[in-house]
Amino acid sequence: MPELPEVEVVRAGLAPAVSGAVVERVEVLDERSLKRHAGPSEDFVDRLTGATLAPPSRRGKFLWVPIESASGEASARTEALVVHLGMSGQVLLRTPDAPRDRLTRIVLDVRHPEHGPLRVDFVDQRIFGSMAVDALLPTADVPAERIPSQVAHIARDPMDPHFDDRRFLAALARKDTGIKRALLDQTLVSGIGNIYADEALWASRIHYDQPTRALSRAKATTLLAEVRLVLGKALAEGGTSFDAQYVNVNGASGYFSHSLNAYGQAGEPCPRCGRAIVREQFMNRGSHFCPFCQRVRAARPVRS
DNA sequence: CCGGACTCCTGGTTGC
DNA sequence: TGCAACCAGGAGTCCG
Repeated sequence: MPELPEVEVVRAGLAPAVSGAVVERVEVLDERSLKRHAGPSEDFVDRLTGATLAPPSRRGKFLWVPIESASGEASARTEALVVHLGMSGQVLLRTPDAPRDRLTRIVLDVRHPEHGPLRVDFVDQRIFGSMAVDALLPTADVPAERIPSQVAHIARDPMDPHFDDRRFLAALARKDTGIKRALLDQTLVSGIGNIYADEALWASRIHYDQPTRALSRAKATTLLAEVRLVLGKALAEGGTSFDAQYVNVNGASGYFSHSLNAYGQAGEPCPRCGRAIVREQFMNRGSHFCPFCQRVRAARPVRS
């Protein structure tokens, strides 16, 4: 499942190809992939056709490409093409005549001043992902920074230079919930999905359902550091793709599922203690953990 | 504020 | 071999 590292790999791969490119043609093959677009598909096509694309940005798992409208309002980057990969989305760069993947939902024909014509294919098996054209609005905390309106409620991610550790730790301490639920809450901290949540918790020796109330400041700090390590490592290796759903912008598969310690390792020995990793159903998904290294600690009594 | 249930969705896998 | 049931889960919504 694409999480922050995979989305960042897509952003970085897309950047040189689309920055400065002009959208010549847009084809929507499946309107369900526009579920986050406010208007009809004609509106999506109209807003993109003729537009010039600017360097892409990302927050958490959301990716967007600011657009300069064809009508030439100088510096009018008031809208962006927003991309969310969902469970199985891919953005593939292709030559104009390359065969289409069967699951292609949206095609952009673009022309780059240096690289020439190029095709940007949005491929998505499960259609949990989407594309949309959305308004760019200023962020509350960083001057001159703009973000799509539909991403405004998403918290900064731990790799964001403006991520505020102290603020995050304070917000976490105010939560009354389980730690994995908090890690997956994109309004608290973004970019973390099921895989890296399990990995960071394993590295921190914390049980997924550990109450945040029972998590010391020191332990929470360790967890945040492990989240960064896990994400950074995945980033360095080019993203995880054990199920081959995720493919980077050039079509080459991501990999390095071999370096996962807990996720998908049910029955395998814990790399730390050798006991079998367990998979449990939690929040409608699998949670993988070592029952010895990661044990639930009782919540601090609220009062009596 | 919190959590659970539900929705979107389809290809690959499993089970009979 | 064939087909149906099951499984994967990010994010949003609704309800108690």
